[in-house]
Amino acid sequence: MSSSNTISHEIAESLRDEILRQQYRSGERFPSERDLAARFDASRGAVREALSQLEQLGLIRTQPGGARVQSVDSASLAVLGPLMQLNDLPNPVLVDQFLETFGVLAALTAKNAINTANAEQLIQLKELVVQLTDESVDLEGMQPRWREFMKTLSEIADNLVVRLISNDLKAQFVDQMMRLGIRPDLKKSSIKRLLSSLRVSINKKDGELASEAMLEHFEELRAAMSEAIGLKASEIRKMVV
Amino acid sequence: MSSSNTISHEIAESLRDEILRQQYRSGERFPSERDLAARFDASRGAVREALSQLEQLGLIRTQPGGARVQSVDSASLAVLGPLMQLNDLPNPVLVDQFLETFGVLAALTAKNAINTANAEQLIQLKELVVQLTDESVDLEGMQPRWREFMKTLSEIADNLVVRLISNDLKAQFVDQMMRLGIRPDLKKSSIKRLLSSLRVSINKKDGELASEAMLEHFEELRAAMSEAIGLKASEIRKMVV
DNA sequence: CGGACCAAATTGGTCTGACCAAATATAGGG
DNA sequence: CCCTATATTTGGTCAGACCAATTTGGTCCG
Repeated sequence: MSSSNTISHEIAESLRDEILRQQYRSGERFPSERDLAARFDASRGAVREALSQLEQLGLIRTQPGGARVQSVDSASLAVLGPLMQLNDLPNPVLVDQFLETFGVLAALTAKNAINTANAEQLIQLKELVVQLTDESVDLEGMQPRWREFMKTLSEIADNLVVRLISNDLKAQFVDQMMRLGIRPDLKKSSIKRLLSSLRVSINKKDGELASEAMLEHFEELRAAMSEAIGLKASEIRKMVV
Repeated sequence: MSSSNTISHEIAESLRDEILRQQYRSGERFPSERDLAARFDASRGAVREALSQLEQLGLIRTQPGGARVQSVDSASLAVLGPLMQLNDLPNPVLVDQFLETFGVLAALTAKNAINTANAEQLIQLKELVVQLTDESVDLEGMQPRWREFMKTLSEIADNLVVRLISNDLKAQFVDQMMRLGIRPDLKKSSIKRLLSSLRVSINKKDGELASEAMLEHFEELRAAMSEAIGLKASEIRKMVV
């Protein structure tokens, strides 16, 4: 389950989750390195390495005299992944915000990619869209193709800022949803419409059209995802009862 | 000039910049901790703390046997600030991408803020826009008010994802531009138009309108900024000659 | 000559114990 | 009750040591 198998990473992970769970008030003093070393039965060096990671995440600020906890929403974007994996079910509000934000970035990427693509790249995109149209593959199996398509768009658009943002959100999100068995029920007609729009926009080299199609798609995805999470939540509630 | 005054931070900063300057090929072996300790005349512990920060930034990956450099565009968003401050003049392409990306996020924020704001918040926004309309203050002095306005929008929109993204870009950008004396020459009429649109959108509670105005504004800002950087570049070139 | 295999050197991961300087807490005096 | 001087806590750093995993280099065999 854990990321790296080193002690310092385990400590960092553990403390990170505690902070994200709001177990410390913002501004509160963080336990001393010596105390943490005792608690985790580790050396101070290992603890210090963990703390320097937390500091890089913007979760704590250290000073001679004591470290202090920072408010979560002044942290680095890199905490978003862990934040969504805190509980057995991701926070629906957060998921919705994620999709909304990711949607506008995806739309921007699509627009720029299609507007700046050369002839060869347009052919490549067209090919990828054709593969996405293949009806004999189920939603799960389609994921790698979608990722490939988005990756190609991103490479053509060549916007480092968007790419860096995406890195911090990366596969974590989709993977987690898959793992939890949360599958948004997108209507086939909806997907067809998106693919059709993409096809047209590529043919016409009309980035604006692709952007709008992408935005619309993410709107539908948000609704579907919200429903899917609600469904999963009620499932879990039943199991408990 | 440096951030923190601790040795480990200085080492991290130094190595970070070297990687961002592409002084190591991606995938290349990174110098050993013992070598780095000797080079910086520091203890291995200090070096290890620095390396764990670089790892958190996604710039290196460490393993028993040796650390390896990762490609910059697979790093964390937090490298963007340092990336723009590498040279005496920021990379214009990067600045443009930054503004483009930030623009769509700002537009999204404005849309959601105005659409979800309650009566009291609308009044507050209206008040802030009025303050921005004050003609007796120069562009420089207006900055804090703009920041206040954007911050309020962000709080009303209440999208943690966007906020986290903004954290990693934060004041760094504007501050650096100010420090370098790069001042985009936005026409007064352009700003007036933006403020007027914002006023109307607040009155009508029409988020979409605000979003479009914001997008348009950032388009103009991109053009102006590009020009300003070009101007500064030629200035510097003259000084050298 | 090339590939598989083994031993030695290198490297990261961790620990212990120690010292300094800055910040904090505490006790004392006004 | 407030302010100051002192003692304690805390982060920052260093040195030296050990282990386990990886690399490296050389050797042997086909």
